[in-house]
Amino acid sequence: MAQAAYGFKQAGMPEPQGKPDQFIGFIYAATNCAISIRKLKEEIEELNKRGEFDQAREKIAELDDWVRVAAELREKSRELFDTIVDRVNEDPDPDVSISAIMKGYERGDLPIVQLVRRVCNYSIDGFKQTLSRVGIEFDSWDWESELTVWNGATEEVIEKLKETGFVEEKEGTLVLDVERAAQVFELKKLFNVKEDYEIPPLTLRRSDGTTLYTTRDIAYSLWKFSLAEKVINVISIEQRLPQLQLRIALYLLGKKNYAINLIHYGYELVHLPDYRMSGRRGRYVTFDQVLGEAVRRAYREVEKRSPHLSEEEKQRIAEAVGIGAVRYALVSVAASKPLTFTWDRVLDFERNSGPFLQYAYARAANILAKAEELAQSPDYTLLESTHEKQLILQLSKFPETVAEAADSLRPELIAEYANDLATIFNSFYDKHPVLAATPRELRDARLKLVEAVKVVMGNALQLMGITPLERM
RNA sequence: GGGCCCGUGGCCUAGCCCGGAUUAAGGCACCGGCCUUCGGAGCCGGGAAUCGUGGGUUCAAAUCCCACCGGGCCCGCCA
Repeated sequence: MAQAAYGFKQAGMPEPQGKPDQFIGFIYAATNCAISIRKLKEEIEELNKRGEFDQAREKIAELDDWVRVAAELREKSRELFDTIVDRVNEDPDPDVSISAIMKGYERGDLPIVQLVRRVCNYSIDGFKQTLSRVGIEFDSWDWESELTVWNGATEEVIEKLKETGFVEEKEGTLVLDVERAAQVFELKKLFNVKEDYEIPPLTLRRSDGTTLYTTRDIAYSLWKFSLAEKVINVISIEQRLPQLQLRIALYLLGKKNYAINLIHYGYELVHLPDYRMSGRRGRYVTFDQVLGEAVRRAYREVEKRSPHLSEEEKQRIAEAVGIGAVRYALVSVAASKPLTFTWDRVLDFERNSGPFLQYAYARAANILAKAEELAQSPDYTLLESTHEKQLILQLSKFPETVAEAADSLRPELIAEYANDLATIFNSFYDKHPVLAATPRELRDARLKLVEAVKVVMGNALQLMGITPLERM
């Protein structure tokens, strides 16, 4: 964040053009690029002077890559990119400037706080825009700095950790000897770590006096546990080690139950087929792009299948279908699996997809809408066919499926369940007429069955954040 | 160098933790059927898999153990 704030300042604190988070993302990448190129050039010069040509060659390869990145970024916004590069190169030492921002922010220097907050808010506003489009909102937002730094909580954590005797001073930094702590308290088996794995140390404080993310996270976690008995951190799997170090730190602070009840729900990242996504390089597909493309494709389908609907209605349905497709694609694979992104895979509208489920729901809804009279005298003993029995059985499994999904933190189980339900319902739909069924008692029993499907499917969809549609 | 995760038909995914009722299950793609009945984003059927490789444990291994190969990630005074 400090680097983005630095770049924003160097760029002259411009008003964002376009979506604010993407604007900041661009500034961040451009700044990073400018700094990296400058550093690499200096390093190469130094290596050449010292005659270490092999190492210089490696750096040159890195430099080449960054030069390509620069060209890509410049393509996107030439003026802004050039300004950032020029200003970064005029700066005697960008690292010092960035460090000054971090220091000032932790101290609470008003102009710096205002700068950083402004940049943060641009990003957050953009995230909120995107997330609200897919129906995600948060109950509360915190400024971590308020809860951990400015109120002294992080400093208190550092002091208490010092008292444990596992903190050492090294070249002006404070370092927690996680390995020794784990050995002394026999924590490796508690946290499922192999005995012979040496846990790397954790730097708590930089030599310039500022704290690191994981250190603040210790204080932040203590705060979270003041509100809850179980904390599930949904963070990338890359942060496995820091999360382990965090738990050990909590243990050292005498909070054994916190350490145990802190769960790291690690998710894998989404990859692109050709190259690595990298925020620092500005190489990524944004979620907004994915949603936009999904909704466009959905619109084409809606127009093809339901041309009679009003324009407004078509738009509304396309939005729900496109977003449903994306949400299903993401929720239906285990989070711990890396996902290689291709449009075809994510925007599949056939079986085993969000729209497939929405379609089954719409079919059930349609039958119910066409039933002029409600089911008054159902005789359930008449539901004798295989399809009907399978459907009843599948419906009965819903509660236990939801419970298991929740207990084991596996939302993909709901997706699998809903897909099975839709498949069975479609077979039933194909073989057994509902409204035209005779006698009346059978018609009513089937109508009740369809109603149950609609209710359960609707609930399953909503659990996955997919909008059920009466028509599509 | 050390550690963690993954490797299932052409492609994607489930099953693996807690070995047996699986003839290894779905989807995409491919091939062939189904438009007289509630919307075909559907239904019915078909071909296609040495479950990365090699050992081991077991009456029994996709599942447990070991080694190796291939891919990803982590080991920062980044977050």
